[in-house]
Amino acid sequence: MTEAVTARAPGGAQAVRRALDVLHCFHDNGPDLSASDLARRLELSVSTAHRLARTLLGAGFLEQDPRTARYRLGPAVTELGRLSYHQRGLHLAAPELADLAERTGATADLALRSGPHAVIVAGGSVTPKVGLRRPLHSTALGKVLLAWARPGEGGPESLPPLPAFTDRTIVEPAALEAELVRVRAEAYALNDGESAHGVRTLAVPVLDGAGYARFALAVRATPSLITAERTEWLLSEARSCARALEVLLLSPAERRPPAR
Amino acid sequence: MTEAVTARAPGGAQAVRRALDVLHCFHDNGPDLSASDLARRLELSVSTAHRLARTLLGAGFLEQDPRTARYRLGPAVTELGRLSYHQRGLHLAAPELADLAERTGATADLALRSGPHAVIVAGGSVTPKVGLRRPLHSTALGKVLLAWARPGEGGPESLPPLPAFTDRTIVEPAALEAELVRVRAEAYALNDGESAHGVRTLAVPVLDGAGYARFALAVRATPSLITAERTEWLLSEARSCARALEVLLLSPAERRPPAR
DNA sequence: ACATGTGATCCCACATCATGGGAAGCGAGT
DNA sequence: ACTCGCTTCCCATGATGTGGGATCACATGT
Repeated sequence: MTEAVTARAPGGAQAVRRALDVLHCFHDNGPDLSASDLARRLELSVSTAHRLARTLLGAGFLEQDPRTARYRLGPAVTELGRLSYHQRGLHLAAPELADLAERTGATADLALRSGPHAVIVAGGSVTPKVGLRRPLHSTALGKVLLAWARPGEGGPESLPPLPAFTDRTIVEPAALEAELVRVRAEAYALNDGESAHGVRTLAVPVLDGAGYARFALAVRATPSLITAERTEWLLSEARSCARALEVLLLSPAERRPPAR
Repeated sequence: MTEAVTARAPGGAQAVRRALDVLHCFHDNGPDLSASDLARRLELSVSTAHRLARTLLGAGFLEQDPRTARYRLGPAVTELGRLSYHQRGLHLAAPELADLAERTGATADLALRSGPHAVIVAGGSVTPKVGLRRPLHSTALGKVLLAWARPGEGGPESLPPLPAFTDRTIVEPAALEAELVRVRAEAYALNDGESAHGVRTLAVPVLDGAGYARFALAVRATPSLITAERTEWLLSEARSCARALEVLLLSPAERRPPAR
């Protein structure tokens, strides 16, 4: 029944999965969510949603507005998030991304994969799109993460819906697979108005020693900035930044050998 | 039996509480944790710890090193952390803190309360102590958060242990209560070698409209930098920064009126 | 090379614990 | 005043999480 983000893993923990789904509910919505909102969104009984919320509240993963009794993400999430952010060394990436953004005049985004989404975890521009979730099939970041996905993460076949955002969005699984072949061959992904009109994005992978993408690095701007003539130069800049990020973000044991 | 961070709230969800305790396990330890480590730390059976870890893994809240099969915090934590970080507006605080650190020559830390700990969520120095958990009774940040605690958060009586870190650490609950009275009266907290020798810290609150501390702002340095003569000036600088943070971090409805 | 120990992973019967319906209490909007 | 929606608590039911144990894999020491 619970058909939320976490679909698999039947053997184990129902309550835990539902509680984590509750946390994932706070992505889309700006305003705080009430217990009834959660129940509706996850197709749970109000009792259950309320009990889960209270448990998360007691552990600090949610906090409650004293006036409205609505919930939002709590201090424990901020705490653990900061911790994992620094454990991944992502604070080291910000200067590199800012540098790349300045050199290219575009917006630089660094994303990692979280289940069926690409999540922008660091950005090199004034517009903080950080924290944003993007679909994998309609973004350059997502195509890169799919093209060099680790076996356990699930390839394109693990993405049932493939919704269309513009008339250019790739909807057919076969077409996506063909596109990924092209991405792997040319070692970059292009998104030309597939998630929104008037936005063109180039993305390259940050690879580990096993040849899988740990992160995706994107350069995003209007089509007038990312022309055919400038593509090669933009790619070389992005790849140089990606190489620098490999050194910054990956431990020596995880890195690939310098020459290739 | 499960006597971890989350102690209360018996009515509701055992499995969920345990799963969240698993996440909290990743605070203290640098290296990754195995399923058995988790079982020992939380006094669970290996079966249960393993099952909880697998569930968290499936939801992206943990990730597993393919070689060692050990766990670490996963992309979903990074993702939600980034989200809540920006929802709280904490990225706006960094420039202010850097400014304060530069003016005073000290380290500036911004912390919020997470259960029985003060958690540094933003810092204004090169040394990133961000993500660090500090006890409430032996730090200036913690005393501030305790002195202006919201009723639901639990005052000093909710802190059972009070361990001593140096010979100056306040251990007696009565002495802590007296110290908090002083903190409230003088509107700042001082930590003079109570958590570690050779470190002196001043902290002031970032108050909301209801008069409770949403954050604590600390200026931390060696005793030679925080002398009696410089204290007043340092406090005025810190309070000015705290006032600025009130505007940056709190929505107009949460803020207190400008004049007081 | 063999022995030994630690840990990961899976299975299964038991009963504990989560579940959802229901009802009381509250506040706001019509 | 009435009603609607929401939060919160209670409770009987049985689905679901629990932990012991068995198995397999790996690494370490002799």
